[in-house]
Amino acid sequence: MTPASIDLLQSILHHLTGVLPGDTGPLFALTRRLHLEEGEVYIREGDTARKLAFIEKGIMRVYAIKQSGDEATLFLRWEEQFIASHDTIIHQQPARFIYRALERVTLLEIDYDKLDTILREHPQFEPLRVHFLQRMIGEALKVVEDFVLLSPEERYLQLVEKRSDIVNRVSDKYIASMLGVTPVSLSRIRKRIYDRGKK
Amino acid sequence: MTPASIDLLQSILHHLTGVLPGDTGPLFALTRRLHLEEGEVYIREGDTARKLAFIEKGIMRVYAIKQSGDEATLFLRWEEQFIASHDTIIHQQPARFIYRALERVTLLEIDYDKLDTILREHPQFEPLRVHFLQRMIGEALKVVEDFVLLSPEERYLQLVEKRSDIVNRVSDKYIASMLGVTPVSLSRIRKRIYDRGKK
DNA sequence: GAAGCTAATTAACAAAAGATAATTTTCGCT
DNA sequence: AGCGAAAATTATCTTTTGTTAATTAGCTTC
Repeated sequence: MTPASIDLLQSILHHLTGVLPGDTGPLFALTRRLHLEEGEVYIREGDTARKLAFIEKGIMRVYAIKQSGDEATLFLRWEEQFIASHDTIIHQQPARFIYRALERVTLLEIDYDKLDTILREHPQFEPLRVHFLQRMIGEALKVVEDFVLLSPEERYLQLVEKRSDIVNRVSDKYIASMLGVTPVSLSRIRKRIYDRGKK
Repeated sequence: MTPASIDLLQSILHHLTGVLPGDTGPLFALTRRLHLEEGEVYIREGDTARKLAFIEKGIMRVYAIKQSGDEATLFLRWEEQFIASHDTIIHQQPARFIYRALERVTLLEIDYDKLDTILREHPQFEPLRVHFLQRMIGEALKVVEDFVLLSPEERYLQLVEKRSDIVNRVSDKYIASMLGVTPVSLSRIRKRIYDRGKK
């Protein structure tokens, strides 16, 4: 039985190009399904493997360890997003960040270099890559936009509004970090919002 | 005579794929060179044209007009970077931002939909698109990384260190905005750095 | 249900940033 | 050179955030 995430990717591809699900064999032949336990590390600092994964289920946390020793969460990735070390894939350098599962996670993984080969042999699949690269640019630019245009409080409110499911599944300290503030400050922001609410 | 920017793009393409400069006709046939005067707008709010441009010379500013009426500069783009409204190209919606030349600017422009057609007919050029999409992801993620990991002062210092040429060519108020602080605050940051320097 | 661990909140103070306005500097232009 | 506008700095005051530490809340496990 075809898993839902492959269905999804096939349907995106079909929508983009007209390629029928039945003809996507070469593309999905090299993917493998991977399960991570809660807390399990997927990519560690220094890794050089150029792997790309589609998140079927669960939330991943991408973080750095600062000189001071404590962690800083750069961003979270969740269902239907791709996750990959941009250091290894884009910059051809060892990963500087750690990619760890916050929950039990299911990934659909592929080796990026193999994917590259497949796409050269089968250019009809290329729009799928372009689609996801563009989506990742859009997502990253949205974060930049929010950092420039919104206050920490506004960024938090927006996140709660748009992804309350994620906020509820993740520790505040990780949310705080990706919003660019300390956990203490996020706690005060939450209090301010609450106090204002009861006026 | 072939302009330097086409040379550059051809050489990147050759490096990526082995395609010879002489065989890039279909790709560059649809490009056109465009000159903007200082202060001239390239894309305005509400525009829907899906155009993509390579900056040969000059600096572009991408900014929004807030409800309050004043402007917020999201980022700057300069030589050898691509500029495009991600709203129109990625999100298929009218541009929310304004793209304006800060200096006299020379662009190498192409219609993104036409480019798309060309790339379907000539898949051998596709790696060039992938290269630039990846580069844009890398650039955007770097900004996100800096917002999370660095203080405004550290972001400013890093910018001065890496792109003092850009800092010197652009008003501080635009630099401040893209760093996520007010011009007044940037002025204080500069003063702190200076005072520390003379100990 | 108590112990133990982590996350979240609160407190207290210092540092930084926002807002507004006044002042100085810079820069383009005639 | 000198005028005028815009940019940058400075000043003042308010708000927010960072830092550190103490306290409370929430969970897991025995």
